[in-house]
Amino acid sequence: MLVITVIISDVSHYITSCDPISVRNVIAAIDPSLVRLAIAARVDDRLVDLSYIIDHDVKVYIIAEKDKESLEIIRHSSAHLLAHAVKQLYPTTQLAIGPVIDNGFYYDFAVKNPFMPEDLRRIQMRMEELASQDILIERLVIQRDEAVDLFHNLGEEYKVRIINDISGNENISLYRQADFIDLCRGPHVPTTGKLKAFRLMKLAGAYWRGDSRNDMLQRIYGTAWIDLRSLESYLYRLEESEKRDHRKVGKALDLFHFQEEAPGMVFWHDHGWRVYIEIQNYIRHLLRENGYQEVHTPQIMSRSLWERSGHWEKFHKYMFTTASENRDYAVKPMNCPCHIQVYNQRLHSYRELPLRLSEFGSCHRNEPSGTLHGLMRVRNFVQDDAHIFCTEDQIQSEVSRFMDLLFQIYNDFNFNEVQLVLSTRPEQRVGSNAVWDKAEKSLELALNQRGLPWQLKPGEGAFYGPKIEFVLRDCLERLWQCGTIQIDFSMPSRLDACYVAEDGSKRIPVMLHRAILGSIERFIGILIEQYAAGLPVWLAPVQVVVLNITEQQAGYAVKVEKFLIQRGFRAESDLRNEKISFKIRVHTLQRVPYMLIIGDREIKTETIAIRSRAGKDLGVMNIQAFVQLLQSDVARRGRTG
RNA sequence: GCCCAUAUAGCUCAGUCGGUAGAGCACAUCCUUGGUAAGGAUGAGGUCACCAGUUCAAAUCUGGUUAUGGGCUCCA
Repeated sequence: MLVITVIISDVSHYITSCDPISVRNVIAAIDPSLVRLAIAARVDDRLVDLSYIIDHDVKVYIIAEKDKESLEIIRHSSAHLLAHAVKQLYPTTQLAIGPVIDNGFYYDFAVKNPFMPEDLRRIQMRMEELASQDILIERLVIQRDEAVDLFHNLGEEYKVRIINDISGNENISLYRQADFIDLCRGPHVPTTGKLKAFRLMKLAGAYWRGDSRNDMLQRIYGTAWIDLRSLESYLYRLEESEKRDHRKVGKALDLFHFQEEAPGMVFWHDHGWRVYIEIQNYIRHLLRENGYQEVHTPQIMSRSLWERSGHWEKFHKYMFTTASENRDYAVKPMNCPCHIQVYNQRLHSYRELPLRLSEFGSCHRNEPSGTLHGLMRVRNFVQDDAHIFCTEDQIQSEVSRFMDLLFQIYNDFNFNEVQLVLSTRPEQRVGSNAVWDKAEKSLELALNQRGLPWQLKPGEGAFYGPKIEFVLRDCLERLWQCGTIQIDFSMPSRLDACYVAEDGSKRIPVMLHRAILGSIERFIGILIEQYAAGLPVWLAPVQVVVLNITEQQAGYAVKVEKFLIQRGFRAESDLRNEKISFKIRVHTLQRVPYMLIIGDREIKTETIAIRSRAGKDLGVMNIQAFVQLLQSDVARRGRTG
């Protein structure tokens, strides 16, 4: 006699059965009308299909459509439905893989003729047809050799390769819906009718197993949801985030542009450059306060230096080069070799360490054309870059100091969610194990001192040393790796950096590469999207615009504008012969934080009327009071509350 | 770099079957002096990304190049 505890929506039911019994029948025994709401079940911490046969006493959690776990199953089944439709429409297609991803799924196909956008519409329609047929989805378990034969006979060579890669001798599970069979661990929805809200989104090329040496497959991305409402709201969210795309905003707010003659390199316009300068100066002052020396080094250096540093061998494909008087040069892709040149200009005592050199150096990397993406991935960028020369014993305290500064800065930008990742020694590396032990330990201690959770990525460190990466989460839940601190055991010795130790011996310093914002270009891109173009007052390209109602007030408006500029604010006036509502609209769309409206009333009382870009009337005040308001905004930076 | 798509006025976009281009906004001039998200009139503005080819004729069809977009790979 089996005793089964069935949990449906947190309510327990008890079922007994003499024989093994399927999950579906267990539910039917409680209430037959519940069967059609069920998607799958969890038995012994394993997700299973409704057809799963229970043969011992267990607790069964039923997963209904409304449960969180159902979404992943629906997406996975949608991927199968996609493959089913593709096989029907294009029978010679070979299937590769079709996993679930954030918000949806994809499936990779090997096809002779790549899919066209019209194909996507056909496939979507066929999927809808197959869904409406409410086809039963069955799980089959067969032996490994049988499975290999089956897929071989079906011409599915990628599936054969996948089976051969599944370790162990376990049997192989397959799923069948009508004439379509796919290799899959499952579980799946019981019938295709459960798939009610999916949309094919885009086509892409993708390499088999993600390796660029392998075949290029055709990938179809789709999104799938529990119901049409969730699908619609997802599509709406996508539209909304497209609106804050920094490339669109950059054009609309006249911040920067790109053009064909300089791919991946930014032309900053006045308003964009104001933001850039503001951020740079903010960082510059903080670095100085924190014991960094700012330097500035050449843009171009002889190839021989890059050969000595090791960059030439590893990265010359991605370096811009030039020549003069029979010498080859390279445009710098990073600042560190230059900083070692500055360091090496004299002999250093251990007493001077740690020595911190910072630079807003313009770096060029000839990134592959396909990787360029607005401000987010460029060929010419400036980092808030610095290198710390120190002893091994100083690593931990330097990393801690760095993190203090980093969190202060992130908070000023209102990025309060930061993920920390420690990447440790890769297989190919320089330096002794003892040195790596010590370095990794220092980073770990510094992380633990913070008391924040962090993630370990073994083997992901650079060849020259371990590193910590700081990943920001923006308001659209996207992750951006910005900050980093990397320990380098290699370059100081390659480029002959040394210091005199307490005992008079010459030693090689450790170098820490570190950045907090990363590329300033990219960081501005992130900020634009985070704030949906409405940058906080301290960063806004125009903080205040003064608007006159009629030309009678033009003189007073200009006086107010000048007054604000003299006090260091970015103010403009708009004296155009337009109605006040027109000007308000224009500057609201330009996301100017404050609009000062000047009419005869204001002149008479020597005040200004203030409206925010959010459309709020902030009332009438005198200009000194407004200056105080601005000052407190600027001082608060991005911090809220 | 690889796969697919796209490229028309400063911007956003129409342009059917191949017959040398259109709208809205922006811009200029004039009228209007209006109190919190678009007042009106007139005007100027384009070698249809670039280079070839097919054709009596190409924005439109074909090939190539470049850039951009979505992915993949990469990211010192």
